[in-house]
Amino acid sequence: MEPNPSNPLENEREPMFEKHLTPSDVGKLNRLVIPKQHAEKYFPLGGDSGDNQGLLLSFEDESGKCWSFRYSYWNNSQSYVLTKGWSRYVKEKQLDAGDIILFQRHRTDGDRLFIGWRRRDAAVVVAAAATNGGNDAMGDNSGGHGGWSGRELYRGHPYLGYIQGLGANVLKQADCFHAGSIVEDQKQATRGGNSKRLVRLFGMNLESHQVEDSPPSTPTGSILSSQKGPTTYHFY
Amino acid sequence: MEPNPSNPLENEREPMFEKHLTPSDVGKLNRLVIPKQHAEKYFPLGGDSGDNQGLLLSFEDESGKCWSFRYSYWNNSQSYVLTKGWSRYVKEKQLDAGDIILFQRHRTDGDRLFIGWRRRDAAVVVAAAATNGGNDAMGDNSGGHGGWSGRELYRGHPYLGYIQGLGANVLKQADCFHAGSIVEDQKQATRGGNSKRLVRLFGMNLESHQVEDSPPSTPTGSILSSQKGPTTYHFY
DNA sequence: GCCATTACCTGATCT
DNA sequence: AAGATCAGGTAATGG
Repeated sequence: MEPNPSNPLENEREPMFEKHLTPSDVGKLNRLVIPKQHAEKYFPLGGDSGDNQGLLLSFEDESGKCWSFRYSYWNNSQSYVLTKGWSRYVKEKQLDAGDIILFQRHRTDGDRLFIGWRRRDAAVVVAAAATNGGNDAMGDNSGGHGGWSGRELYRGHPYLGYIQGLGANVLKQADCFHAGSIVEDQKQATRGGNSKRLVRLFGMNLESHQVEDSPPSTPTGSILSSQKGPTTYHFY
Repeated sequence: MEPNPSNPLENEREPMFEKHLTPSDVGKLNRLVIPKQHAEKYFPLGGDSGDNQGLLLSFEDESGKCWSFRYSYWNNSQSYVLTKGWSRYVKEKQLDAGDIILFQRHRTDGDRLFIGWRRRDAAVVVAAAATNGGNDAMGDNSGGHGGWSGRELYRGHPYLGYIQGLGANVLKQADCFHAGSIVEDQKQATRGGNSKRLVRLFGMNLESHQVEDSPPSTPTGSILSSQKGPTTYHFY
């Protein structure tokens, strides 16, 4: 969801940082390296936990689901990492290298943490979708949907690889913060009137939830508020 | 330095073992496999260290510099290895497959360890140099010096690859135990009188420090004393 | 044994 | 240019 004064939930969160996921972050190493500057600013370990075994950090995702990760410092590489639990998150969210992981916290209750993500190419896709009032404006030059059996087909695609062959999810979402129940019931006045549109893009029928661009809710701005246009869409 | 009764430093060391380095020993595996017989004889791990994390072994090199290596047992391969620190040593000494690594220890203080090395072809090179009283006896059929930018040019050379493009060292030494400050101030009576010579070898001007062959200083001999002729030269 | 997790380790890159 | 960082590894361990 966009920063929106009418949505109290939005104002309660402030961004901490985001990271472009590396192949290692989503690969078999089962760990996310947290850049030191951010780790030491937001998740201090030294005198905080007392012990050197790290600690458990819990984050809420876009659906309210809670994710706990072991957070620790690796002496040898001098780096901060999320380990246990991280690979499950990567798998559920279908994260790939280049996707972006977002960390937020509650504005007043700093112990309440949020985790989110968006696709590496969300901006490009949404930009196309944003100029697209109806169906089939892009044509159907990507081939049929049914024949795509795996996401690997679209690895390295300059726009988006958004098909997965596994599990119940058929589409990878482009941006988690705009999915889930929190925004489902919102009704907003938009330029186009209805806040939902069907967009046909690269041969896919996509439902877009268009929300007005709003100014940042805080003077300092936020990661989310800086993603005005591109993040106004989510796909099911 | 040669084994020399006048040099008390020599008498303080005894050889433990040596190993011809394999490609893996000097490659990207960043480890040196220590033959089990020698490992268990000289670096016992079992009841010695108590833990199974291996231990840190520190060795002095030919210049007195201390090198610490992690030493441990790999259950998978059932082998003893030096790991952490080893690749730095290989790099600094410019070791290649076929070169020989030497381990010594203090005769009375067995905890004091020494590490050294010699080139696989040291004997060949030095033999050539030893028959070479002056300059240019070998001609200059190797091409000019200035054009050699890296040792890779001489990888696989049957005699010696002794150029490196980095840092202050221009030549790979042929035998570490004969370099360093310890021998610098020694003045010895030699056949030729002056202990230093300029030798031109493969188009290189080399300064040789000629030292008299001396009998081994101990009845058991030593690694060093067994390398009488070929190892009497060192190059800067 | 396989897989997930933890704990090392290192080179390339950046500062 | 020396040090810090971190992406990408390996090895040990536990389940």
